[in-house]
Amino acid sequence: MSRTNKLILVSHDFGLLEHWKKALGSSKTPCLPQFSALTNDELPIDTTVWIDSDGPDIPTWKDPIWSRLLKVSRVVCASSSPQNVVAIQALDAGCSAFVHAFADFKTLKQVQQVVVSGQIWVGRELMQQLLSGAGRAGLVRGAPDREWATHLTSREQEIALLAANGASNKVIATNCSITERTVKAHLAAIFEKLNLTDRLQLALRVHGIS
Amino acid sequence: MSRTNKLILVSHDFGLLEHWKKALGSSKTPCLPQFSALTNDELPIDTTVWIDSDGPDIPTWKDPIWSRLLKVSRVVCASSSPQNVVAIQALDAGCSAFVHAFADFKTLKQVQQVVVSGQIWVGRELMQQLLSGAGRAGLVRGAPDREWATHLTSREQEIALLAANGASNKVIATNCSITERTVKAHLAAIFEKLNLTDRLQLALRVHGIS
DNA sequence: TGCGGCCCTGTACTCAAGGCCAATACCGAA
DNA sequence: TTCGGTATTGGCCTTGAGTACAGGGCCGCA
Repeated sequence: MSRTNKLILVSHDFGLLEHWKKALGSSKTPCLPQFSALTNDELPIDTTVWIDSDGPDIPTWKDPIWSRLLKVSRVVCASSSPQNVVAIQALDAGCSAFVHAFADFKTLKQVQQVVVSGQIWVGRELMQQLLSGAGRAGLVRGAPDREWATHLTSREQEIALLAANGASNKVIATNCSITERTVKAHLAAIFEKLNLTDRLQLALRVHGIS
Repeated sequence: MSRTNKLILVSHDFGLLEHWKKALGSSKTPCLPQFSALTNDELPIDTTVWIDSDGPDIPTWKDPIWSRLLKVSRVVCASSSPQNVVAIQALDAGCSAFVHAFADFKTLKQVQQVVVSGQIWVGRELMQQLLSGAGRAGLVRGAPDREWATHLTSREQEIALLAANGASNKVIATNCSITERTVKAHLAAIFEKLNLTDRLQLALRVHGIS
């Protein structure tokens, strides 16, 4: 190991603790049988805590205990039956990694290295899901899907956006300094071009739903 | 290095090539000054290719050349001025990592290790963006944001979903085998509970917009 | 000069949507 | 058994939304 980092392992499964010890630690690496034991401890700063999320007394990810724990240490969350949903919750809560509990030594070591250097580690499969979702989510700001706007005039786009975000014809009219009648005319043109029937369809289209 | 892996470095910036060589390779590590030189080469399988995406002749990420390249090798994409948008495009295209070109040796080594072991490497900041986007995107199937539904009865949720996806009262009525009048009653209750005025607002709320 | 596209507006009509008041029926909890 | 929540429906009324038909002004292009 490049550095000697403080390490704490938490699991009710003694087999797992052994596995982790062989991969990451030494015989002196502190191990805790349950999560609750951890909270009472005085955690040295700059500690990496490996937690078996399959444990019986793991609190919900919404529990404020996590934010307190994550303030003073890095947390690697592991599970013997990893699920993406759980992984994202854990990482969202602030964990530095989500890994299969019984991953091979090499992987575990790698996770530890990555985490210690301040990065976040995520397995390939989940990583790819996150990436494939990024596009759909419009996460990439500056490149939202504006396909709907391609055949609309700028005025129509303006009005389509307002309507799609819940503005009434009257509001749009005031906003654009035109008559309510004109708004209707523009919307009619928009519906025609996009082959829609009403503003709710428009909203779904503009916001990229179904 | 744990294994001797085939490595090819591609950049028009000789300083960068030196940087990478020191971090990852040996004096014999093959270097190419431009991307186009790479395509003509016979790539040994199981090669890791480090590509400086700031190069002048890097093709678009939509270019099919990438899929061909990625079939036979792993690609690490690097940039001196990394942008999340570009990173996601690169990773979406199939690259195994996106990294700051002049990251420190330790980081570069770590990236190489992670990539060689078949994982995907992403910097902390982008990783966090991907994660925060995951929730909003409803990427985590089975755990989309259904906050709006918490105070609605199951019948109301059913009707709210239909309405939010563009169904008219008549359609909802038929779908649920109830009267149009009853649909209105349910919607009224929904609007009351969620403090909304109409079904378009409901759609925006249900789909997590503004 | 004439044609076509875009922006603006008017009147009039139809209809879906939503608000208001009221009633019946079922069901679990107090 | 009564009470509260839920599901269901009725009638009546108002209004916003969308459509049909019609017209005027501006601008660029052939």
